[in-house]
Amino acid sequence: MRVLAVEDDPRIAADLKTALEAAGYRVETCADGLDAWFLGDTEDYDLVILDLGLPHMDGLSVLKKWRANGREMPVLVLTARGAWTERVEGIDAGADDYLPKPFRMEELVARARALIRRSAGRASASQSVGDLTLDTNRMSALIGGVPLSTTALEFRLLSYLMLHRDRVVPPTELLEHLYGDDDSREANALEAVIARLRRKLGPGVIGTRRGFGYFLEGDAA
Amino acid sequence: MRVLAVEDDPRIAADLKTALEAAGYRVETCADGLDAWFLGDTEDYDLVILDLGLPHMDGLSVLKKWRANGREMPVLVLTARGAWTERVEGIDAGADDYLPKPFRMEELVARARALIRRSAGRASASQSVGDLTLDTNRMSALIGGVPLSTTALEFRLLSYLMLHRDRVVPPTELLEHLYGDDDSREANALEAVIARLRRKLGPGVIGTRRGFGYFLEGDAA
DNA sequence: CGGGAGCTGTCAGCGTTTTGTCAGGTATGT
DNA sequence: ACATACCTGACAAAACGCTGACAGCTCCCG
Repeated sequence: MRVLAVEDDPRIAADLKTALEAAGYRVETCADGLDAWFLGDTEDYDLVILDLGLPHMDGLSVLKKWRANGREMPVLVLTARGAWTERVEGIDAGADDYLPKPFRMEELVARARALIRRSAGRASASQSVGDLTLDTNRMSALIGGVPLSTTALEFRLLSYLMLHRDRVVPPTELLEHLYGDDDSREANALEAVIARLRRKLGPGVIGTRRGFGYFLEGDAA
Repeated sequence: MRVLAVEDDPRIAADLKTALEAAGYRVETCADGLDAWFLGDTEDYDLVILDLGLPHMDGLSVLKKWRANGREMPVLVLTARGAWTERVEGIDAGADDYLPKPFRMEELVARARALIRRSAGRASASQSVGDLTLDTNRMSALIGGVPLSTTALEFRLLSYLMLHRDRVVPPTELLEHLYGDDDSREANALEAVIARLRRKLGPGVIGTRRGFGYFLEGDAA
């Protein structure tokens, strides 16, 4: 999945890129209105995240031009807080959703996912590896077809492993994903979560590669 | 696209006509409640803009009569400033949007366009999940076939959950939807609404996924 | 104009669930 | 066999969400 993030504040842009990549998307960023317009017009994205205040051409104009050209990818607009007119103009210009700044990254990712899925037309949001199935929309997990109750933290851990099912994920990376970088946690916290999960899941789901990290078993053992 | 503007102040009516025609719509105006009712009942409009204070029959009554007759065109109601009850009654009577007077013409046009666009892609009026049925036109809720009286806020919450019934909706998103971004609310306000709703609905309707958000139960448990 | 009713946000406190930490234990690789 | 990496169960703190009471507000009705 390819995402274009148009945002001229370099810090926010970097955060966007990080968060969306963590969510498994391929992300390109762009800080200029004209560039954005060109990119959106010529490349195929599954989603565009569009800030309104941009150099050379403002976001709304960019969006309108895209739509006028028949470009129909979903666009999530970032609006200034409380600026309701912006939202109205946004709808009018063809935006699919908005998010007022400032926003929490998790929420942005959630919306992004929703938009992508909607546009994909009914593509189910669930993925499986071996006996394990995750539905990131319902935030529910199935193990061998049986519903499994997981806590938020556990579920996020599983999702992350699912997302990167093709490789072994190092503990440091998991820690960072689960807790942001505010780490004041002992490294052991992660092990505790894994242990609790394994008790629920049974054996043969979460594998360990000693010295490297964790992975989901059963994909292509 | 055909628009009916019902407004008894000739100056505002003229402005409406001008603005909407500039936006590319075919506009008919009408200054009388009874005439409006007749027109809306017999002609096919893509949008009606409806002032509430009208001679011979007030706007709300007109709207209710239309809806009772199964007329489902989108209606944008013009309300007096700050008259919150009017807005509630408006929604209740089947309005799709409202605009407090005085308003800027650009905003009216933007909303009008949004409504027309939305109506182009809208499905049926009533939807169900489990025991809960919502009729968005009449703003009525049924629980197990029994009518349920909900407040405007409660109903909006339910509608939003219904709209996104395929996923778990995070509290932040609900807050934003319910209150716009004027937030000076405590996060707890949402919980209060949920609690009140649950008391009315009984158990097994609104579910919580701790750490993620709320959802309507019974869809495909 | 005043009382009353309905709606809704705030607050404080509660119970539950979640989760980090600790103190050992067990496996693994060299 | 030894050190290191990882696992586990128990515990306590913290987070989270729920609830009931209350007060402010608006609107309605006399």
